[in-house]
Amino acid sequence: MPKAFSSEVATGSREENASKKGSKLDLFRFVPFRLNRLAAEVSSALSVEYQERYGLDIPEWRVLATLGFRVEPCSAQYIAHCTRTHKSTISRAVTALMKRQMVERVENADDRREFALRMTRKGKALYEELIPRLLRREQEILSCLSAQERKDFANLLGKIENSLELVQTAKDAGATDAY
Amino acid sequence: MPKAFSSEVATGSREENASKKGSKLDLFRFVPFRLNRLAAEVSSALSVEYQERYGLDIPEWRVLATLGFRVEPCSAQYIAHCTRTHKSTISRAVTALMKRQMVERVENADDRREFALRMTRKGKALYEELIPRLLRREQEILSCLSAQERKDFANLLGKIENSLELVQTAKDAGATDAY
DNA sequence: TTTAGATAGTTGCAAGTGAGACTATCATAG
DNA sequence: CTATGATAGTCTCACTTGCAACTATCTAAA
Repeated sequence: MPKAFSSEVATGSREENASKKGSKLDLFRFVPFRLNRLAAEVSSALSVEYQERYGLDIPEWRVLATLGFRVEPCSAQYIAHCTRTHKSTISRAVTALMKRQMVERVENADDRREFALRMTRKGKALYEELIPRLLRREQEILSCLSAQERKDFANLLGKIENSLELVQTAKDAGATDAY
Repeated sequence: MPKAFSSEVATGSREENASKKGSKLDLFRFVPFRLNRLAAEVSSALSVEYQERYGLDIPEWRVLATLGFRVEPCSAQYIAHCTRTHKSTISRAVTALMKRQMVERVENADDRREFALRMTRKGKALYEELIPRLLRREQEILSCLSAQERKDFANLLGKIENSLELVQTAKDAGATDAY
């Protein structure tokens, strides 16, 4: 290995935290960066399941997850809103899932602009097969935490989500296009 | 508003959690989804600062953040590794930053494949101006948590990061291309 | 009824990004 | 010295996705 500057990583050069003028920022202690990195890593860990195994991408998986959890069928817009995914992304995901006959849609007589989406038998089968795998993965990822710590983590996430108004309420539902 | 199925969101239809066959998955309790959503939201909140105000995108900001925190100059590869960003992305960010004269690079006599990157005076000025804004934003986002809760949250994040080996050690540094 | 504005969903376009090929350079073994 | 393999950085390609325009439909008000 060449005697270069790339040898010491992350741990190196951390002493001089407060510089002469202005404050420095340690990327590794910066929560936004950490969240991004962690989310990317967790996603990639899960994608092994739904992507490689079942050929689903994230938006498609979100559509199935929403349809699978709800009892009533729902619209694409609904899925877009409550998963906070852009409606065009959801639209493409639904199209793909319909092509694969995982999802079907029926016209809504009351409002012919929107469609009721629901999983087909085939889609339900895939869903039933996929869910336990994903839950297992989630548990694996969280296995480094104790039961209490997992609870705490979920609570803390919830507080931040609430403060950022990430959690949809019934009132917000069909509110606006630009959520 | 049309009397459609899109009225009740997130709170609705949550009763039937355990279905007849197989378990359901509540997307809103599923940590991977929550992390993704939260990270996206936090990123977008911060992008107001570095993007709209200073015309930086995330990779460019990561380059500056890494260069600004370290005392020694470092290589593009180093930044790619410890920020877990693809080397081609970092390469493009460095190119853009050099065009704007925020960053300069000097050849490394010991290894002429790599370059030492460091911020210019102009880059440092931008960095000094940006950091306090970002730290303020981070505090705003975390302001819904008490001091103790912030600590706990950081600790829990750390545990998960460690278990996923997200935190680079000196040993991993120049290890492989496919991190 | 007519008109203006809002909404559901689709699509074209452009920007960003990862994968992987490619060049140049370095290290090591023979 | 030479050959092989690894590494730093760049570049092309393909894919994804957000944005915004567009169509069709609905609501509400004049």
